[in-house]
Amino acid sequence: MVRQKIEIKKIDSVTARQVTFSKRRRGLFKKAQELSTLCDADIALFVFSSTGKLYDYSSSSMVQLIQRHNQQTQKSKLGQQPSIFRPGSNSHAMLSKQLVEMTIELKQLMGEDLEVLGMDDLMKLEKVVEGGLSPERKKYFRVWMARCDFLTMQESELMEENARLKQPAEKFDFAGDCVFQQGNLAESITNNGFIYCPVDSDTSLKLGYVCCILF
Amino acid sequence: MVRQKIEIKKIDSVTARQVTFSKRRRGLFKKAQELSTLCDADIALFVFSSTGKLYDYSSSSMVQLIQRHNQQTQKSKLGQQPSIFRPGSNSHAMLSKQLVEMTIELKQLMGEDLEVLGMDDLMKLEKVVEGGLSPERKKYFRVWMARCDFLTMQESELMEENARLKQPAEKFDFAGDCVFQQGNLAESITNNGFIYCPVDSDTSLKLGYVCCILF
DNA sequence: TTGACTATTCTTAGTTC
DNA sequence: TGAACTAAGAATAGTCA
Repeated sequence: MVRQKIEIKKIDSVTARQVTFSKRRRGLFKKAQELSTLCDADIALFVFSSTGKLYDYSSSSMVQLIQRHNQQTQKSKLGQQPSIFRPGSNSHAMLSKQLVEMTIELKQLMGEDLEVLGMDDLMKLEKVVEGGLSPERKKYFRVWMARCDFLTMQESELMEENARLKQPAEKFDFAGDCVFQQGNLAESITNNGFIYCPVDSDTSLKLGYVCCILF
Repeated sequence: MVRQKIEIKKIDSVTARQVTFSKRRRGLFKKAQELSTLCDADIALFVFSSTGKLYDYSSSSMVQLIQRHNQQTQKSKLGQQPSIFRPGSNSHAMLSKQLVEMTIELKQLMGEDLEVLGMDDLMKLEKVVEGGLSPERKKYFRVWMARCDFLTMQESELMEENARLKQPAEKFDFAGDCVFQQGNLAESITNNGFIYCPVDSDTSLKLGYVCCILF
């Protein structure tokens, strides 16, 4: 049959659609590669077929390209004021909720930068702020940090006061005891002060030390 | 001049490269759109020119497509055990560091899901866990939640104890006082109990209420 | 930079195996 | 599915405006 000009609309026949997808997808990826090579451009391309399968191409690191894309497009979001941090609530649920909210905001603010830099302490975080961030981002970051300070300072002040009030501290042997029952928390504690959380039938995860509850 | 077959390598002439970039870029975006329409595929494409300018296309929400891509490619990271949470340190810096670390881990775990779901409390977070997550993700999430519980419970217990020890609470008029000096924290407080943080010469941001320090 | 204008090359719809 | 074929479109290198 003679080839016809086709209309650009969803192909009805499932098989014809799959064949066309396969052919045109290859064509698209080839064109992307050629453009990248010819013009020294960085390109990221991902395609999900109607069945959900992923095909992707990137001229350099996909992760980096996505970050770069996020940074160039999220500027518009930064004009917003961060939501109000609400101290003074001491319920488990409220504190968890605040942590989740701040997590989301930090994520929105920094994109994926933290992950990439292998950030392992606050000093490095502050370097990021002084370094590559735009003025708006710095301003927003400063606000976020202030609120973060507020949360952590509140906690540390409480702990200091507590420690003061309860001195002198007593030492207990918690080995084998069940320390917490709430939530998903650790049910067992070893005699050298470690807390373990059972994950499944044959593994436990070390959660931390008991020193915090010995004040 | 007669058209020649071209070799796929970087075009030397800057002007020729720019012209080709412009032409082929359009061709590529058109092909991407056509493939998306014809075959009902979701496509995200972004191109950075050699001068750094971004051109992008996505058949549906770019954010969602990037998330979907992240989810399909980050599975391999989830086998790792989360790093140990270290309670018992009460310095400002240590607490900030822990919050940052947990933020990073939550981000790695959930991808961008939280943002998309408009998550606004812990109940919804738990629904996510019960819902679409794979078994590995659920396991990892459970560990993360346990550690999160540990941090928040530690805080809430301290606060409860504190409140008990200091009862009955006194009420003060903090208006105009400087409450905290450390970090980036709020320097001014209004007479209706709000704390403000100066951001620059002409704006302040409301950080929260003073109720937390009235215990 | 941005449009046109070809002559060519490239892509692919329709088909067969 | 996938590969091969082929003629009809589509894209585009080179050029000029």
